[in-house]
Parts: sequence; structure tokens; C-alpha cells
Amino acid sequence: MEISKSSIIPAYFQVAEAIGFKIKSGELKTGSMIPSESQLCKEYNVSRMTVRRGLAILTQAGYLTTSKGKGTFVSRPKFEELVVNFPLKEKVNAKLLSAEIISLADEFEGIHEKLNLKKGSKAILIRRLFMHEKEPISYDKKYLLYIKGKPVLETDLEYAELPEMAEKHADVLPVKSELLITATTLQGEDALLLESKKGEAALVVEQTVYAQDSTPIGWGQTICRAEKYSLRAVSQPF
Amino acid sequence: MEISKSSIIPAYFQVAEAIGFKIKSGELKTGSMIPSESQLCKEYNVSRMTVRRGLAILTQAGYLTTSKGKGTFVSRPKFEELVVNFPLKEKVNAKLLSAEIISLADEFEGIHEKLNLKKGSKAILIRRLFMHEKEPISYDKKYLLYIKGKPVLETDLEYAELPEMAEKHADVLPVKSELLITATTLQGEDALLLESKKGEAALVVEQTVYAQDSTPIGWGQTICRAEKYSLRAVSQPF
DNA sequence: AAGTGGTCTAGACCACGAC
DNA sequence: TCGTGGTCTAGACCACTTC
Repeated sequence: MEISKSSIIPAYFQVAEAIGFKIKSGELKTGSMIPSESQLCKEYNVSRMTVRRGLAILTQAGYLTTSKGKGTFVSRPKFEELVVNFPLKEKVNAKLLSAEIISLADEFEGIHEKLNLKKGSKAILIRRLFMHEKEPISYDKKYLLYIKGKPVLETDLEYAELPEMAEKHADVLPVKSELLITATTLQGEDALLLESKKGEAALVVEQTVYAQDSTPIGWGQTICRAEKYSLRAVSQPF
Repeated sequence: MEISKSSIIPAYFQVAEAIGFKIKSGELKTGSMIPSESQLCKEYNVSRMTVRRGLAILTQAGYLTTSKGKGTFVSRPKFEELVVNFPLKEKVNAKLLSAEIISLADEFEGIHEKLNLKKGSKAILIRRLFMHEKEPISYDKKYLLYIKGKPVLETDLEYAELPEMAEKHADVLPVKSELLITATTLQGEDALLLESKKGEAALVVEQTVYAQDSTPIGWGQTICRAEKYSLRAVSQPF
């Protein structure tokens, strides 16, 4: 009785909204069972596939869980899935510090392991500084697999993210990304580049990008001045 | 010809795997158009709804984008949606420092704004210390709306996350969560609690939880010793 | 045996884009 | 006008849980 079929809003979405509202408003309590799919078909006067599609939206968001042979139950939404916004790209200027082919020897301790390469093999290193209102706010290093004969186009490097760089250069689609977020205090070269005092707080974001066969194809580290830059993440299931 | 209908694996999933493989392996290039749904029906000998369900998985993951009237195209997967793991809960001991009703006056500068309350109104403050192998690794404060007459059960507080606390106490389902991740250096009370030297790096995670009508129902801050604790996030669309 | 959710089909109509 | 993806239907069979 509630679904308008002439509406621009699809029927399945109206079903999701209607049931979602009952959950959010407390009419359907956490843990309780909702009416069966066939009952909902009658109630909303739509086919079972349409009901199921609506329920799927709420299930995906974590508001419902289903149990074969038993029923569909109300649960608490999940907040583990986040959308991360790397902030204010528009107002940031990127400055390419260097883009070079390096040999993964002692001075790049540990990088060859992260890229699953032998010690001494070659890689591409790209270093960039990011400015906001003429002040340096962050600084990154990215290491890519070295592919013989493939040039690195400087024009592409200014604002590109690691997955795009890796795809363009290695010609492999990235399928997995891992982030590690830590904090540190700025020392030596890092403090110098970011025009900060030693001992200031900084956010460190490490990213590893993998290809289909789980081999790493890129590794990067971004160091951000804590007062100028923070990471924001939102989770709103439905 | 490729889909086994007697398999335990649903036909729609096999379709997603088959097309996903062609994308990941490079057979279908980024930007190119894939065969139309009706063609895929013939190719895999399944109905259109089954094809569409398979394509929906890849679309959701960002490997495909669709355009009404034009077709379905290969694109780069999205890595903006992350699953964040708050690390090693199993091996961590929580110690309840305090759970009290406070008045949001001067000493809690700014909290009343974050909870959208008047200055001087009441709130619940819960403070906890987390230990790992007898060393303090993090410390949090959580502020909840004060509901008259609702007791705070200490037993629930040990390991509960902010959304659960907010739901239990305010009896409102949280529908949105915001995280703000920054870095700082430990000072004064924080350093003392975490048994650290002044000036050490720490990760700060702020969380605000909202109800359906966008009113905040809880605010929390976690301060983590950087050497002991880092945030890990993975994104693997499909 | 009856009811539940999970899968799948073979059609149908629609809005949109390209020709 | 034709082909495309987006929606929707009315059935069907299955595996599972409960009684």
C-alpha cells in the first residue's frame, strides 16, 4: 500500500527506505525478526525479487542479517567500512622533487622487501612535496617496479595516486591496497623539507598496492604535518 | 559454455569471476566496452538477471561502470572504501579509569559543541586505559548524552565501542560515524597515563556518532602510543 | 510437512543514446 | 528505429530450520 509505482524512485528503493525507517525509528528492534519476504510482497504489493532487492540494500549496510530457513533479523549497522577522504586536493600544489631510477641497495634499506625484489635490483623513486597556501604540508616518496624501456612521464606525476602510477607504469591493474597509518615526530631531512621544527608531530601513511597475484607493484609513504593535515573518514551505510 | 550450473558456486558469481578475470588479466582493457548483457546471456547461457547480478558485483567494486543507452565499460577499481581494523583486540586488556556524570562547563571546553548541547548541560564521561603485555598502549575518553534515570552498566564498558555504548545508553540506533585521524606529541597527563616521555609521537583518533536526524549522540577520542599501535586499513574490492 | 531465504528463468516495459 | 542498461513480474526449484 505504500509503494508508488509511478514514482521516479524505484520500487525496490522505496521498500528499503520504508523498512529502513522502521529500523532507525525503533519500530523494529535490534535482534527481532522482520516479516518474511512473501509477507512483505503482499504488504507492499510488489514481487519477491523487488522485496529482496530492497532487503539487500539494508543487509549490505548491516541493518539486517539473514539466516536461511529461519528469517531476516534486525542488527546494528557496520561502521568498519569507511570512505577515506584525502583532503583538499584542489587547493594543494604539488612540486616534483625528483623522479629517478635507483638501485635498491643499502641506502634504501627495507624497500626491496616491501616490493618483494632482490636487494640491489632497480626501482623507480618519485618524491613530491605538497604545498598549501605557500606552506609545505606533506611530502611523499613512492617506489614503483622498474620496467625496462618504459619512460616515466613527468606530467602524469604531479597529482597521481600510487595505484594510478603503478597501473600506468607497470601496465598491471592494481586489485588490492593496504594502508598503514602511524604517527612520528619530524627529524632531520623530513623536518627540513616540511619547514618544521624537530620533534613536531606528523602523520605517516604507508600504502602498498598489489596486483592480482598478490605481488606488490608499488609502495609509498606520505608524511604529513599534523597541524596542517588530518585524515577524515566517514561511514554511513544507508 | 563456461558456467557450471551444478556447481555449489552460484552462476552469477561464476559470471563475475569470469569477467573479473578477463579484466584483471588485461584481456579487457580499461576504458573498453564489454559485450552487452544480452550477448553475455548467450555466451554464458544464463538469463539476463543472472548476468546482471554478476556484473553488479564488478560494478560495485569499481571494475565496471555502466551507462544507460551506451553500454558497460571497464574502469579502475576504487580504493577509497576501506575496511579499518582496530588492531589486536584479543590481546589487549581494558581498564576502566572512570565513568561519571559531568557538567559540560569550562574544563570540558568544546565538548558541548561536538555533542550539540548547551554549555553546562550534563553528559556521561567514560575513560579507559588499554594495556598490551602490561604496557599501556592507548587511552580513550568517550562522551555520551546523559539520559536521566538510565544507569551506565560498568560490565558493558570494558570493550564496547562508541556506537554500541551510544545505542545502549541513548536507545537510539547510530546511523553515521565520522573519524578524524591526526597526530600529536604526548604532553602532561596523557604522557603520564601512557607511561611515556613528553614529546613522544601519538596517534589521535576522534570519532563522532550520529543518529538518524544527524544529531550527535556520542563523541570519543583515542590517543595511541605511536610505537605500540598503528591503524591498518585494507581495500580489496573483489 | 510447512515456512524460510537463496537462486534462477523467460519474459516484459521503460528511458536513454546513437544513427 | 534499434540496441543499450534499469526495472519489474510471476512463477519455479533448492537447501535449510522448525515442528
